Amino acid sequence: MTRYEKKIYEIINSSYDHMTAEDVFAELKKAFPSVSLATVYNNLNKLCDTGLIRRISCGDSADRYDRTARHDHLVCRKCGKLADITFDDITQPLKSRLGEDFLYYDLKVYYICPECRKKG
Amino acid sequence: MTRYEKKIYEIINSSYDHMTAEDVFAELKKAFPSVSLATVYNNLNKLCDTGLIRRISCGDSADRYDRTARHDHLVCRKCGKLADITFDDITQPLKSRLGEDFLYYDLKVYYICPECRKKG
DNA sequence: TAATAATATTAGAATAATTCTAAATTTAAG
DNA sequence: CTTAAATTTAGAATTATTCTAATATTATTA
Repeated sequence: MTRYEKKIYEIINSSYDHMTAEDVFAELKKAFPSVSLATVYNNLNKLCDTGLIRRISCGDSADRYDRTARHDHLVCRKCGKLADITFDDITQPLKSRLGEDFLYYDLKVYYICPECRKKG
Repeated sequence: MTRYEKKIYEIINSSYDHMTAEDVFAELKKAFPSVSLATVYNNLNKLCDTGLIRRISCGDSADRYDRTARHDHLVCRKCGKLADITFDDITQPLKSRLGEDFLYYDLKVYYICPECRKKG
């Protein structure tokens, strides 16, 4: 692991935000002012490939990156905002169906967030 | 519903592929040769907003569109290919936790597909 | 009908996220 | 050290999608 890869991993894993590549770039610059955006993308891709972080694609904007510690996501269908939530772990039924090929799962639950609910 | 919206809805709902906007465009052109790509995007967005179809964002390429009939997805983490699968419906626990704000959920299960497994 | 308003479509420009390229730098290995 | 391999870099290129503003279609009402 290079210093950049390591630091990016730390940034993602110590954050409860759902950071975009630009967010990570801004954060990484604090430690390494001369780092380039391409390096951020390179390392985010590498970390996703090795399964150390995960990508959350929501369609309407830039991809976000998240720690892998088991949790699910709420997505507001009005404003698109993401929130963490943890539902019961459903690994077992998936694993028993897919066997060793199973890696992990990603559960997004769509809802109307409190703010949007208020606005009507 | 306009003729385009209606036809796009039909295309998505009668397909078991996971079509991109370009795929839909190509298909729609068979019925309406002069239609434009912007119309496809407009109507795909409208159909997603009203919940008549759903968007599947996988991060590494263009968004895909899918019928809403209850089913889940397998995603190969090597090649990214999508496949349909249906696991037990977990609506109830989600609904009992979120109440009326709950809309629907989207479950992606990551695995290594048979082809990539073969290649090693 | 005809007139008006509202909505949808269009082509192409604009934008934004991400990847690519090829050179330069850093790290690792012999 | 020297060489090879991997990483980083800046900026160009690509790609998906949205935006714009003009045109066409559809719906509404007189």
